[in-house]
Amino acid sequence: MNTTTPSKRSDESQPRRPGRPKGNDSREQFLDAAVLLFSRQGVSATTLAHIAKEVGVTSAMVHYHFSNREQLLDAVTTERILPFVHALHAPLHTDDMSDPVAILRAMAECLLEHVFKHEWLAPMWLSDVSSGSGELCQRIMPHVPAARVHQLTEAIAAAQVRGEINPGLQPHLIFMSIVGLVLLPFASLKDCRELHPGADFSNEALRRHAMGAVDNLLRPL
Amino acid sequence: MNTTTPSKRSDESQPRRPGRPKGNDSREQFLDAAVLLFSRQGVSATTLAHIAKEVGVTSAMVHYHFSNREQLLDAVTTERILPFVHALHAPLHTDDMSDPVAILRAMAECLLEHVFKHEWLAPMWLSDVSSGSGELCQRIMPHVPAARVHQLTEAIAAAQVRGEINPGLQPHLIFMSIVGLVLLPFASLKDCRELHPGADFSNEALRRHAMGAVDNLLRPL
Amino acid sequence: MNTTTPSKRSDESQPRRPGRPKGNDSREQFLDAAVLLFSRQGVSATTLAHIAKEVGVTSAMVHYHFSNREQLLDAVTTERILPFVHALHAPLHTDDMSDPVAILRAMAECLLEHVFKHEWLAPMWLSDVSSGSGELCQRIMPHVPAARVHQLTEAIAAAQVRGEINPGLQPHLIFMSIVGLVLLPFASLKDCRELHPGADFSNEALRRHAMGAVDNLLRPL
Amino acid sequence: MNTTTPSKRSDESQPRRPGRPKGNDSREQFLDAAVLLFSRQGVSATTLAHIAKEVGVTSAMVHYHFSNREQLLDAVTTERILPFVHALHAPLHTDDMSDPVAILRAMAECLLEHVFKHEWLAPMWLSDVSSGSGELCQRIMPHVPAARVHQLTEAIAAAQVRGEINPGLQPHLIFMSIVGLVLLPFASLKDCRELHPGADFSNEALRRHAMGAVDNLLRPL
DNA sequence: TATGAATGAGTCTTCATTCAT
DNA sequence: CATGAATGAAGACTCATTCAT
Repeated sequence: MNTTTPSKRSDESQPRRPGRPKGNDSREQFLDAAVLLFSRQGVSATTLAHIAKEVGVTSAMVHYHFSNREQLLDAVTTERILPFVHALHAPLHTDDMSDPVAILRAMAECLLEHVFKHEWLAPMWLSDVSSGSGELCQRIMPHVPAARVHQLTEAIAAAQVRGEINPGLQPHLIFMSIVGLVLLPFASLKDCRELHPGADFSNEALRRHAMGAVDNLLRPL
Repeated sequence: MNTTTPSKRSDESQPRRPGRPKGNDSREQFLDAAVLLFSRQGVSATTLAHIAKEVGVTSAMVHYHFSNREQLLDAVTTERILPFVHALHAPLHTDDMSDPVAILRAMAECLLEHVFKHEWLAPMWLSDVSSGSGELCQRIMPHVPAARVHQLTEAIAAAQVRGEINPGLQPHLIFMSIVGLVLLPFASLKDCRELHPGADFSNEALRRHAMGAVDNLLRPL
Repeated sequence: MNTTTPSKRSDESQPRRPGRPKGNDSREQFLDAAVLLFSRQGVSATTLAHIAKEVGVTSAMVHYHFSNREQLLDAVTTERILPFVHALHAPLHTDDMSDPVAILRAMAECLLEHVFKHEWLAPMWLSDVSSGSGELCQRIMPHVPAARVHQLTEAIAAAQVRGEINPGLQPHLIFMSIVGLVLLPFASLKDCRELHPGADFSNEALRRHAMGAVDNLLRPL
Repeated sequence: MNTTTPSKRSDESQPRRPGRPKGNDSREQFLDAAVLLFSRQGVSATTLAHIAKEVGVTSAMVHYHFSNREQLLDAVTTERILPFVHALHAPLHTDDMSDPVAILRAMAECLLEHVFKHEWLAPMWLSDVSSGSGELCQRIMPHVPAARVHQLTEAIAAAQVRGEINPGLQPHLIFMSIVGLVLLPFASLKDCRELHPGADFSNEALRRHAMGAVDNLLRPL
């Protein structure tokens, strides 16, 4: 598991192969800076020089480490986004799809968990998936387990027939709606805070809201 | 009114008059091209040359009409997005906020209506609002009637107390969640179609899904 | 005949299509500067900025006129070198190859004529053809009339049998040897002058030498 | 002696001693790679990284061995090209210049010999000498024995008067013409082979052609 | 010896912008 | 209105070079 969490303290049982100790760390720094800026300015508005400056080096260094922009985006995808994508779809890798509500709840909870841990995730994800040909999106899509998603869709339809899920929803749109429902408040947090200065935007409030919304959304009549 | 065209005098009695057709029309063409490309590639990835080419003229013409990029974005905001923003918030301009569910439904329906009419709206809006300091977003925010939004938020809280709205939701997050819920399927339509090749993505299906979701979301336990 | 000679004075019978009068001229200026610098520094050592500076503009202008380096090289090839290449091979476009000596002499004379008129030709040509994968050479080769060259080679062999050409030479190498024989003194003129300060390097001397050498080279025993 | 290696002391009794093999050998490897790439791509198009990669090390190693690009070119000149230049001019170091034809033949034979042994020589030499201010050429010229060359030129003129050499040639251009005559087929071998697919480009054929051409060129009427 | 990290300058290219026509 | 020519600044990328290890 090539973890991406920044909280990487004492649990380094294996001393991380001496030989290129700094090497890996500076790579991580670039990826950190990249996702941060991507979430702040969008992918296409973020130049390599921006990333370099954030890290405190020359833009030539970015090329030294990633060869070119494309491969930097590859690395961001592989090392920062895919772990999340895989985790998000983990609940789908089960033989028992008889309880799609549970699966969708699990996915929403995973979404929340990652979004809490990585502030950059929601804005970057939403803005990229929304801008037609997202530079990252096209790298991510191939890793979405289409077959499993289809199975979930069918399980949802079946659950609707059984009266376990609101029949007014389109099975193949439910997941995206949940993503939007959960992420948009995070992605627009800055504007939200501006609009509602005193309001409670704590993680706890956001989680309660999101999970409540998901439960309610699916709940049958 | 931060007009930029040199020739735009008092004769604006009717929204668009035949008689001096070309003048205004080419302006419209640029705005059309702009929103189209913004929705396809994102705002910051769209150059003035792109827009000019789409219209079939030189990028110098874009400057002739809008003076500079900033003012083009101003024009896009004012002439394309603000009408939608105003329409969206129209249901708020009432003295009677006693039925927030009806207001939220009306807003969702307005959202849907515009998104159907203007394909570019959902991707452009979501991608811009998500990328932290959206170039358009910062022009739009001042036009959001903050006071009215607050009243709605309070009305929602009151309705929750009265048992008319699901109490698990945070009043100040509900609107954004609805926006995400409704728009994300549109904004990611391309990817959705890829993932669910045979599925029904007709306007009717999308509307039923969206309105069903909103109703369900708000419905009390 | 899209002439490339700089001597373009009174013979402009057709007023050169008004509409883009300067346009074409500045293109010519770039091509002039390009071949000049290519001959002085070699192709790969000549940057677009060098060419721009020689003309007195920004390197961005070179892109404005030629889109990119590749297309600049294409233009140099098409508009400056190919006319020469075609002229050089013109003597081959005859049905009567019975006198290859005359043809080779004609080619050598053509070589001389162009080299006199265009100082840049010999150095640029030789240095490019010599450096393995000449950037220009690969654009030129497709325009060499291979079939005609083969016919010439065979005609040379036949003439050798008839005792009209020195039999010690390899028919397929003769042309290249003549090119080397004629051009190298021009290509290395600077060094030659340094080495023989007082010597006569006038065009007349060079022509007599070159043609004498060609005649002598071919002359049978 | 502009030595650049830090470890190069007095123990240079023999040109290459086994005992400290790696040290000198890797230097040789760099020079080998350099001349190879120079002949393939031209001098100015060959980067230190190219050379390093060819050898299988980092470009930093090239600096370790040669300090900088200039000194690498110095080393290539001194250790690879000058031996050839000296050999080429060896026939001039005689008191008896009464037979310039023999001397020129000897020089041509030397040329051939080296060109056969070192494939890189002809392309590199010609392309460099042709491009006005050849980076290598300017290092080589000082080592050309000008006085001896002048004597040869005068001896040629005298031989022409005596009827031993074709009087149509310019004495001071003869040598360059011979170089062009002999080298160009080698330097453009790739293109020649393309143009004459089946032809004989064996060393033997090339030698016969070259020596035949030289003899014929000089032969009086 | 040899490498990896780092840089400043330079190359090719694009972009927003200006201006004369 | 519309274009073509022109530019300065910036973006991606390369290169020679340096230096600590």
